[in-house]
Amino acid sequence: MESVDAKRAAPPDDPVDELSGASDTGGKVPVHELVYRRLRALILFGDMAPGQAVTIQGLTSQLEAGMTPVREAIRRLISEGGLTFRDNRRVSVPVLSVENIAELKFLRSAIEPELTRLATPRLSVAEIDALERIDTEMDAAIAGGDLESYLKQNHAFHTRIYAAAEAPIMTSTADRLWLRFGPSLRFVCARVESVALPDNHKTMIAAFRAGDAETAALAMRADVLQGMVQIETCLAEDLYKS
Amino acid sequence: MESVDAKRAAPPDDPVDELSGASDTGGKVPVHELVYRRLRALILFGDMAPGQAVTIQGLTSQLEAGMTPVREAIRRLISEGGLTFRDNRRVSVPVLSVENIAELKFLRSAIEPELTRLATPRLSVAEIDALERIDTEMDAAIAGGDLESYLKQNHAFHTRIYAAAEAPIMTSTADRLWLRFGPSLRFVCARVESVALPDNHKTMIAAFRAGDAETAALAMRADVLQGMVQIETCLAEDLYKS
DNA sequence: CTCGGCAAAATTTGATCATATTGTCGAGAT
DNA sequence: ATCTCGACAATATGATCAAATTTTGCCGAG
Repeated sequence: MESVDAKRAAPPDDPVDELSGASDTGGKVPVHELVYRRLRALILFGDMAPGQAVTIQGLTSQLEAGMTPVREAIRRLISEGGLTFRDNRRVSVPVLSVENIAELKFLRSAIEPELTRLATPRLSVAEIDALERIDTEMDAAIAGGDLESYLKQNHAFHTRIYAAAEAPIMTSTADRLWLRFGPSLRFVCARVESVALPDNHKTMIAAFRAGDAETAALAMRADVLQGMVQIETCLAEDLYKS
Repeated sequence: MESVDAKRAAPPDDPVDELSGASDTGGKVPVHELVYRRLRALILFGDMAPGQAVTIQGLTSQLEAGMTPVREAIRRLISEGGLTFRDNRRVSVPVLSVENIAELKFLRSAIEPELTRLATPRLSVAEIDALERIDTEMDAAIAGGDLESYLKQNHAFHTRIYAAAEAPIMTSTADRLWLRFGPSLRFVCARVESVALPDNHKTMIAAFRAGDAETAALAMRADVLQGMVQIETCLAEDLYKS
């Protein structure tokens, strides 16, 4: 089966699986948690465009949930930077500015390599194999032009590494940052045809196998910077155009 | 309108929202925002002990607010790490572990010096004067044994620097980290008589005046590490005791 | 007769919804 | 261009239901 992740019962974040699965799950998880995960995935994988308005009532009908759970999920996402609470008391998907990207670049290149460094000695062989499978699927998605799959596999690749680091505060901090540039990713990748990314992933996997934390961390740093620069140039072009 | 403050007739003790809502106390702020600020201050300044249970209905009566606003505020604080959502669906103030402190040390010493570096060229003379006044009041609070005031002045000192950096993502990230060790601070300071000397603060102020971003950043890094080490040793003693 | 444990009632707490109230945006008239 | 009115969206309350914890009461063993 592809659900290689059998250990984790219900830690705070496992949005990908919950999204693909039906809206109905076991009775133990509260609705506001499910709404949160689904909405989070919607933002993270570019299903909502930057600047798009988000209304409570729209989500209650779209996700078929009550008003209170939707409200709580929205507050949570706002607090994580995935949504913006404007002065009108209305909510929308935030738009990245150039200054924001500079901040994200600094924070991500500080945190994510460190998470990779911590993860290296903790990654089991099975986990590394799983990472390699994810990377392979990612290549297939790129070759096939399946943007949705590409984004999700890329996210899964990073997320699983960070989960292995066993550093909850740093991981949740990194997750928050991903939420910020998520909405722009689809947008960016739509116009950048040649994605030259996977080299870093392959380097990482080899370094994991060799137990070389430093090389893995450097590759992660390169991967992060590569992605952010790509968003940066795309956004600069857009500013120039308009 | 007049219906807004109908509930807050004469609560004798309410210093919290006065502090956080220094400039904006207009009628435009929603209740869930006010509840959030007050609850946040309660956590940040050690009014709630680590491990203490937090109930929705308790807060509705204590803060005299409805159920929905309290609920939203709690979700927000959970998402920021200031509260923990347990498997029982109950909420409590989290307890710091040694591993958590290591993470906080890494993150804070990466982010807060950078914020200081960014802030240095943006700090006006008036702002620096305000910082010096805060530092003076902090000294007075230490001398007078006023722990509450000390914690708030120290927080204000850092917060005002970070606000000047004009880096919203990094600032909100740093704020999140403060929420994590806030509950432990009062606890720590209660037993450590000799509080970390504000040498670093004085160094920072001088560096701000000289426009020396690098020195200011280094002093901030020293200040951060000093604080975290203090919490660390205190927590280690507690582990040893039990 | 007392002590300890087990189980059922009672209480507390959380989750969700339906609804009333309030505020905001926009169309059309002055 | 400004003002008023109506539709729409968010805020906030209280009620209701469900889950979990605590209390209570019972029974048997020592």
